Amino acid sequence: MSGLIGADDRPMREGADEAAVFDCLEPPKARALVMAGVECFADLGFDGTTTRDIAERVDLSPAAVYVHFPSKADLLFTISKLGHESALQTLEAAAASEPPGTERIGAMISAFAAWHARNRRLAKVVQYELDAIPPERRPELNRMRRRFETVFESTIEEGIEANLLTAPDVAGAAMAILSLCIDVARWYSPQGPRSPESLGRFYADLLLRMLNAAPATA
Amino acid sequence: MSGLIGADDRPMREGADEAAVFDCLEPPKARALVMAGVECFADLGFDGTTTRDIAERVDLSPAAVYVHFPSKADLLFTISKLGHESALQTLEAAAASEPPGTERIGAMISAFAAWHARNRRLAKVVQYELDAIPPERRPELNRMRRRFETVFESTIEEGIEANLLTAPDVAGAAMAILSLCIDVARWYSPQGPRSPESLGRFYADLLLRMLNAAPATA
DNA sequence: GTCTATAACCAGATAGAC
DNA sequence: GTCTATCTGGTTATAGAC
Repeated sequence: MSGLIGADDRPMREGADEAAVFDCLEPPKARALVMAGVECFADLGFDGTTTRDIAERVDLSPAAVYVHFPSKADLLFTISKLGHESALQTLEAAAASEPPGTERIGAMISAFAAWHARNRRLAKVVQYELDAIPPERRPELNRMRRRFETVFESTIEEGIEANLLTAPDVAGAAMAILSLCIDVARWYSPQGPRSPESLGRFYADLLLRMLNAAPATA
Repeated sequence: MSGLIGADDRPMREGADEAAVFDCLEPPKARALVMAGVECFADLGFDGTTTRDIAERVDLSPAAVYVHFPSKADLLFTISKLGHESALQTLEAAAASEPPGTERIGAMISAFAAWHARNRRLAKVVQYELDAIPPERRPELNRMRRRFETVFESTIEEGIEANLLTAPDVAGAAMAILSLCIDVARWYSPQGPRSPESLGRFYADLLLRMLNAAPATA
């Protein structure tokens, strides 16, 4: 059961956006297994999920998992890597879409927070299942995670040099921004009052106050 | 192995502060099992922890766990309840220690963030293992969690009425403050540059900017 | 209250037919 | 590539001696 019941009792495909992240995956059954893995790992945790849980969701036998992935942990890595790439692309696209200063940092906060809301389950796997990644594959993810930080840091630095932002500690402020956006994956529910976009705008407004800038006018 | 190696190679008891939370527990072996449970659940997750892991840490057989707790999930509930109570007491004590307005909300942020850093492992269990709590015992915890929110909300409201704070959305601002403090449990390391108290002060400063107040002078 | 031993079950992963 | 069947080892929890 992956759907949610909408107000009109029609099941809504909540994972529709997450699906796009995995478009590049072939063959289709591997993609289906990955998408089932996202839902299971997010809802039950990596250790709470069995290969049978994943296989059942796509009407395959447990053995079929091992045709496409060498192990459960390797399936998790595939999910986590594509998830990290998607988040990073979203963040860097937002950075590139606006001129340096208030607009750029606002767009980044907004996009990064909204990504965690829109891709709630994927984000939960990305942010909370790092410990289950096979150790030899962790450096690849850690490099991408370090880029989350440096992109925020350098944009804040830029804004300070242009006299548009202030922060007592650039690395600390970047870390706090990142932290607030990441925690969205823990609590966000599509049943709540805010859409992912609305949450993104709200967080950008709040955090721009923190960075001593005038609230965004958008 | 619960110790960390200090700069001078002496093992430091990192869990010393967490121990105080469980002082009320009797008999001593039950307390020892709870403390071992905190470390295991935080480091391996509830599903990743076996009753053997817990028992081995205190040199007991797996069966000894069931003399003191009816199940592994019930041991988790005991931990989570005492953890919630400790966090709530810390928050309410901070609220009571300062006059309404900037000082009070600053003290609350500082204390709540520092609690999550100081009691890192306990906080991880409290904030990330709610799904493994037996369903019939969840309402008790949810009542306490709701109080986290209302205490922050009413304090912000107070500050706004006194013209000391501003916020576009009180519930949203309270939620963001809570969220940032909770996420400390995910990333904080005692090896990092900031002590729990220093982190608390830093977060209070950042968030008071967000609430449109002058930075705390403390 | 603690132990050893074990029941009853479930996990990840593989073998080999189709 | 997918299945059924199964291996091997680990899981929670209990039984009964001390």
